[in-house]
Amino acid sequence: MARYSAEHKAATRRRLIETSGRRFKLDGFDGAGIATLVGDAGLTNGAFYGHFASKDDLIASVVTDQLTDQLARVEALETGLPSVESFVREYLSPEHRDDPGHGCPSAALLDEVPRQDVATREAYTAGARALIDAIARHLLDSAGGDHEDARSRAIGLVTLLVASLQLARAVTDPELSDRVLDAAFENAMRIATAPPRPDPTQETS
Amino acid sequence: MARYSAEHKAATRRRLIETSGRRFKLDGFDGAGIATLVGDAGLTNGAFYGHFASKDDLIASVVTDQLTDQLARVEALETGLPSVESFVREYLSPEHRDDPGHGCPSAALLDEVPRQDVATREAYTAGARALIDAIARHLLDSAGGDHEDARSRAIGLVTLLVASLQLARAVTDPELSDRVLDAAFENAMRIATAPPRPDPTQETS
DNA sequence: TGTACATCAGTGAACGCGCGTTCACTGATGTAC
DNA sequence: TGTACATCAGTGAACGCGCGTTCACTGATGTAC
Repeated sequence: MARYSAEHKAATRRRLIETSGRRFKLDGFDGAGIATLVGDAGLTNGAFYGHFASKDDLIASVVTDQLTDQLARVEALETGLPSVESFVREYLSPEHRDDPGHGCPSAALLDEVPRQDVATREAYTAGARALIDAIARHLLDSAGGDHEDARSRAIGLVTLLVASLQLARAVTDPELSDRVLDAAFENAMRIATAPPRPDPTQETS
Repeated sequence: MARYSAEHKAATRRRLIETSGRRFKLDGFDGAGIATLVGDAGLTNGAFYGHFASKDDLIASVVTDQLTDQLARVEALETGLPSVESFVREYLSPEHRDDPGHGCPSAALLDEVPRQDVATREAYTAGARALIDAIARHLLDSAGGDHEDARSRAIGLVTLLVASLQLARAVTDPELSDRVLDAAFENAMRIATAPPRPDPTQETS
């Protein structure tokens, strides 16, 4: 009954989602057109609508995929502060700053998310929540403290990293850009290691 | 020789820059078209090119104007930690979150800046640098420490605030959104008040 | 003070272009016999 | 094993539309006399 193998179409869809992720992070949701998006995947215009109902549908799928990726990267981290520290260092590296296409989707697209379809915003919400929880778990394991405090720090870490990369990418002065990355690292460590705000310190071994 | 008063044309240009600022913050640089932009200022299409060479030229002018505004707001603050604290509280208020058009340009547009003309990126760079220096001066006055440390904290505060607002606007769950604002406040205070990283505390009276 | 004129900010129709989307089609492949 | 056929992923031209930009013009106003 079926012409191609069962996986063929699904593989093309995968490819479209991945190449579109890269393209959106480089050019923005508005800046990337269908012709370019399918071209990146080695297809022509018409093929698009065999895979997605609309550009907005693709955007929602891309956001889900990108945040799933991000979550997997965080969940792969080993337990302990040094592991969090090296993740932060890698995130704030010049290599990450200079390669948005392969980098963090939030750094490249966050301020465009509020202007997207509700499906996209919900996909982003679910992804961000999972990411925050995963980071909170890491902080709880490595620094102790109570659960809500860890969650607060996790949110702080995520936002600090995201906007630092955005700022480092926006400025034209390379020296200032490097300074922003350095400052972000210092402040990330302040957030990760500062004593809990309301209660006295409380370590887990 | 001149038909209208000397200020007439300049006033129209001003108006265009201000209404466009609002529009760009709502719809993004790509999302707002010339027809809408001039319409917001009560004009029609053709009037635009009497004031700006191109849309990119307008964008650069808007970015300069928006960051100048932001700087003025920070420089108007009184000296002392309570003043910084109340600025942060206002920045992270639900009112600011829910009114991007009248709010912080970085929260609304930062990740689109790297994709703009060099003139726009340079305007943004100059504005961001001035803003960071102004905040650093406030921190130095209120918490002491050395100059580079204050600058580092200032960068951290700016980035933390910007991405927190972006995240609070992106998520569809109002509870999570509020949680993000609360966490940002806690972490902003951690950054503003944590002891200096390398040296022991060193207060100015 | 009243009239004619020159100025020029703003008008609005039109330009080519690329957008998102549609659709009649092509042609490589798995299946039936 | 070899041939005819049905399937359907992908093609590519075309659609209406809104984009940024241009341009011939209009008409309210300040100035000259």
